Amino acid sequence: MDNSHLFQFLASTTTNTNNTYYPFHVSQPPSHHDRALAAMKNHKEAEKRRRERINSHLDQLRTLLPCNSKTDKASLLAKVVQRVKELKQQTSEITELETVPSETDEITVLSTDGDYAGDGRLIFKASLCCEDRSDLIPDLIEILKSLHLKTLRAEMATLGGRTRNVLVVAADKEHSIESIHFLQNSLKSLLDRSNSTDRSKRRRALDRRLIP
Amino acid sequence: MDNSHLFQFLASTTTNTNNTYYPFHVSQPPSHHDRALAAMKNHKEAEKRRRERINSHLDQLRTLLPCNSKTDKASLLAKVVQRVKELKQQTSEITELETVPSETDEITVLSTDGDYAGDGRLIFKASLCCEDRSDLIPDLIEILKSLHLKTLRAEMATLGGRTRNVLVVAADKEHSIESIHFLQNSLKSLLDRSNSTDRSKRRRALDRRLIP
DNA sequence: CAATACACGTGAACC
DNA sequence: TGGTTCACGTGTATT
Repeated sequence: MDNSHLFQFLASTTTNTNNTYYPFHVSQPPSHHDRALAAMKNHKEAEKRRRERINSHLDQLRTLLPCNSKTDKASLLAKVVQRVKELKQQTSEITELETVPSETDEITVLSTDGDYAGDGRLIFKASLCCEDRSDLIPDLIEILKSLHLKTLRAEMATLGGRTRNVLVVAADKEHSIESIHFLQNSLKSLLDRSNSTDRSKRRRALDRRLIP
Repeated sequence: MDNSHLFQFLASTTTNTNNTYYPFHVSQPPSHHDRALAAMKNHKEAEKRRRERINSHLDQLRTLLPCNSKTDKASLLAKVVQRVKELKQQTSEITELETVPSETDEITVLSTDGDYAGDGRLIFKASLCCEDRSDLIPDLIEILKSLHLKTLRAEMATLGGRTRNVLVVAADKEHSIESIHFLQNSLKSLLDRSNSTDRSKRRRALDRRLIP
């Protein structure tokens, strides 16, 4: 088969940057027109790629959030903003508990607004700051167990022989109010017990090391 | 100046739905042209509002994420996707800790992939399951302090005299690998210490109550 | 038909 | 100058 005609055609459509080595009737120097056209094509395609890049990320977000694939961009982004805010606050709440013990004895039982567990339980935060003793934690656990409180999270720190324990606990919604009061009273008696007993025996190497 | 010709022309191009109440030379009923023009204007403005809505959400995301106001849309959305994934995993990891103690002694130190703290620290999870004793927690704290590990989260549960402690700790990125090994060894020795000492003395009312 | 949402190509601005 | 990003107006489909 003879492809010479096709050859000629292809050669004539090429834009040549250096036509020294080619007969003029084969290579056409790039006209302003051609260059503008090529630039336009590039521009067009680049813009398309950019759009696709953005949309692919939006699609990823669609899979990450509780929403179907047919929610419009604006609503999707609104959900994203909301979700990021939520997650940020959630993690900061969890990691930013203040556990550095103070010099004064303290008891706080705070009911957090909102049902974070999502399953009919009320969650609140209890903080106890007092002199450290080795039986404090087990006593605390005993109190929580007797009040049927589930410990979702516990954080503790000791410094200079003093300790602070921050607990995030969940109570059945029906008994949440009474549980809070019971817990407050129990912690109070726990604190009294700590102060009435001899502490020097319970001081340990760790605590002494931590004294500045 | 006489505009009668122009008037005539305009009037002739209008399609009038109801010109009974208006002298034809004063009020111009909406022409196809006019209506199309108004539609175009509406369309144009609506599209502009849509763009502004989307961009305002993007700006909100810019303030929420660690990035300046001059990052382009695609990169911004990429960061958002990454951040949402991180936060999702982080919260699920934190809330889904398994703390029910088992009958066999266990030590696990898992390095989570990724820097969840976002500030050059590596976070990993340590779990210790063994017989309960009152000094266990203080000993644990001592170990963490000596290894310069910051406890982001601690969870514990006792059942039938046995206890499980799950810790989420952060280490400086430079020493994270060594810290993991040191922590494993320290926990191992802690477990040996527990088993070699007399436990009956440490058993307490709480534990006995919990035995089925 | 009007309202809405999207993709597209283009002009402008910025390295 | 070319590569990249943005805003804009428009064509088109879905409701």
